[in-house]
Amino acid sequence: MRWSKAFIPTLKEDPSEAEMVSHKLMLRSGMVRQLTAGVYEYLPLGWKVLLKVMAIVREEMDRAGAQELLLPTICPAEIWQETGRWDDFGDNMFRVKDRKQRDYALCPTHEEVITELARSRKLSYRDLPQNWYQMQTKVRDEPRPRSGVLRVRHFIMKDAYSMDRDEAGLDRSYNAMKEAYQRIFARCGVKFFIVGADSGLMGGSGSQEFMVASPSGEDTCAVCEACGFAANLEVACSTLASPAFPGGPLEEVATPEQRTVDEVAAFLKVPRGQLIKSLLYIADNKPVFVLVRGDDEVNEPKLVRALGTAAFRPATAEEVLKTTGANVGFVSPVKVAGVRVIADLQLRGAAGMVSGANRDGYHYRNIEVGRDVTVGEFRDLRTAKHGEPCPSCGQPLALTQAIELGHIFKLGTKYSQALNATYTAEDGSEHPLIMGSYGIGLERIAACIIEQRHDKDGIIWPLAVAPYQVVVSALNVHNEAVMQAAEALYAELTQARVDVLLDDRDQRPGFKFKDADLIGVPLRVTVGEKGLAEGVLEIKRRAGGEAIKLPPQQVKQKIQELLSVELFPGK
RNA sequence: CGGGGUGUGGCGCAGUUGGUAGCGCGCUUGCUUUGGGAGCAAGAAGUCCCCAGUUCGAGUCUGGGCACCCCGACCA
Repeated sequence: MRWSKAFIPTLKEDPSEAEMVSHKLMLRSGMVRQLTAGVYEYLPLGWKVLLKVMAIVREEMDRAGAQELLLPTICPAEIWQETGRWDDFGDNMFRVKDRKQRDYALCPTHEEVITELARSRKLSYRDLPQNWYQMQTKVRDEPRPRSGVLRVRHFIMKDAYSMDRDEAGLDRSYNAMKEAYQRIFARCGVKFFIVGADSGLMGGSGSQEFMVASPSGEDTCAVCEACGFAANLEVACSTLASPAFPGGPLEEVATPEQRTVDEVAAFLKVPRGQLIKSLLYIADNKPVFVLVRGDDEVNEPKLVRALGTAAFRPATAEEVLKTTGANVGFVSPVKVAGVRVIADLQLRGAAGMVSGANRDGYHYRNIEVGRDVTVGEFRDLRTAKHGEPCPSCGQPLALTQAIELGHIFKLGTKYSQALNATYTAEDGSEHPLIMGSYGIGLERIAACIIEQRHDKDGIIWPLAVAPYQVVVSALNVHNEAVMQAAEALYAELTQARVDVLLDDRDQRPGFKFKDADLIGVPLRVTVGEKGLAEGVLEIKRRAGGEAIKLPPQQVKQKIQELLSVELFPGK
C-alpha cells in the first residue's frame, strides 16, 4: 500500500471523548471512528488488525477441531421464548419487527440459534463431539457503552459451541478450547491470566475468564501469588474464621438516631465486624433477609446464585417497615417470623453480635446466630477483600483490576433441554446434548494489546497482528535517488509477500516518523539522502534499539530474517 | 436508570455587560523547505445540537427536548 493513497486519518491531538490509552490511540491512529454511542466504524487500519487477529483465532480454533460457520444476526423471537431469554435479556436485547409485525431479536449471543441448528438434524452419538464456531457481529443494547471499543453495543465475537454426549466429553471439549485460547492470546502478544468466574445469564455449571490486568478493567479479580489461585470477585471466596465475641443473653440497647453500621459501631464502641448487616430484599415477590458482617459487602452475583434467581431487589422503605415494624437502620431477622433468612458463611456460629431490634432507636446486643436468629441457609455472600487468606493455600490474596478478553462456559443441558436438542445413543435412547460455549471479544484483543504495548509516541504492534509489518519511509519524494531506492525496496518486499506500507507522501521526515510511530508499524526502513550517501538504508524497530544500516540489496533478506524470528519465536 | 459534565468550521478550543462569530491544527493553491509533526502568502469551509420563548436584536437569557462523555448496577 502507498500511504499517499491510503485512508489512514491520523490525529495529532487526543480526541476529547477518549480517556483510555487504547481508545485515544485507536482514534489517533485512524483505526476506528465512533458513529454513535457504542457503535464504531472499523477503518482500513483497524480492520487490518482485526483481520490478523481473526486469522490467528481461526487457525487455533481449526487446530482444536472446531468448524467455522456463520449464523444470522437476526433471529425469530420464538426460540428465545423457548429458553426464556426473550424476557431474561430485557432491555439489553435489540428487538425489531418485520412488516408482518413478527418479533425478531438482533442476537446478543447465539446459544439459541446454535442449539436450534443442532436439533434440526437429529444427531447420533457417532456425530459427537461437535464444535461449531463463528466470528460475527453481536448486538447488545448496553446500558452504558464506554472505554472506546471495550464496552460497545456492536462488536465482533468469536463464539464457539461444543456438543458432547457426556460430562467427560464436555471436559475434553472445554479443555481443548481453553488451550486454544491460551495459544491465541499468546500469539497476539497479550499478557493474560485465567480466573474462575460467574456464569451469569449463560447458566451452566462452571466457567473461566481470560483476563488482562488493567487499571481500566471493569472486573476485579482475586489472585494468589503463592499458589496460582485466581478468581473473579463475583465468585472469589477467602477463608476467614467466624467472629465469636463474648456472648450473653440477648439484650436491647438504645441507639437513638444511629442507623448505619459506622454510626452504630461507633456509638456502641464495638468493631464494625461485630455488627450483622441485615438487608431486606424482595426475591420473587417475597421478602428475604440477607445477612453479612458489618464490615462486609454483599456480592450481588453471589446473591443471585444463592437465591436461585436474578429477580430480586432491595426492599423499599415501606416494605421494610411493614415486614419488621421498624424503619431502615433498626431491623434484623431477630424475632421476625415467616421471613426467609440467608446468611454469609462467616456468620455461622457467630455470637455476641449486634443488629437492629426492629424498633426504631434500638439495637440488639449479644445476638447468637442459631439461638436468636434462625438461618435457613449459610452461603458465601460477601465480597472478598485484599489481603485475606487464599481459599486454597491461605496466603494473602491480591485484588487486581482486569479486562475480560474471553469467557468459556460449561453450559451442560440448559439450552439443549429447553430447545429439545438431543442425540441418539447406541441403544436408541435420546439424551440432551451436553454443551459448552466459548467467547472472545475480538476488538478487545486489539485494545488490550495497545494497552500493554505503547509508548508516548503511539502503538507498538507485535508483528503477528500489526496492520503493516514494514513501513518504508521515503524521506524526500522530490529526490530521485531516494524515490528510486524506496520504490525498488517496496516492489521487492511486496513481491516477497511482506505486508509493507510505502510512505510516499510529500511530507517532511519528522512528520513521517511521527505518523509511523503512532500507527505502530514494527519495522521501519528509512530511505534518505544521508543514508544513500553512505550507501545504506536503515532498519529500525518500533520497539526500540539501534538502527541497522545495510546496503539496499541486503535489506530484503534482513527484513525476512527479522520477521521470521518475531513471528515464529524459538524457530 | 440515578449522579456529574459537555455540545461553536473536519479535529482541539476561545467567545466579555445580549449587538450578528474567532484562534490553533487540518484542508485547497502557490513559492520556499526536507533526518523527528516546517515557513510565508492567498483561499475554502460554521443550521453556534434542536424546538419554543423573552428582546429592536440571542452562540450568550428562560423553558422543553436530543446527543455525547465520565462515575455507579450488566457482559466479550
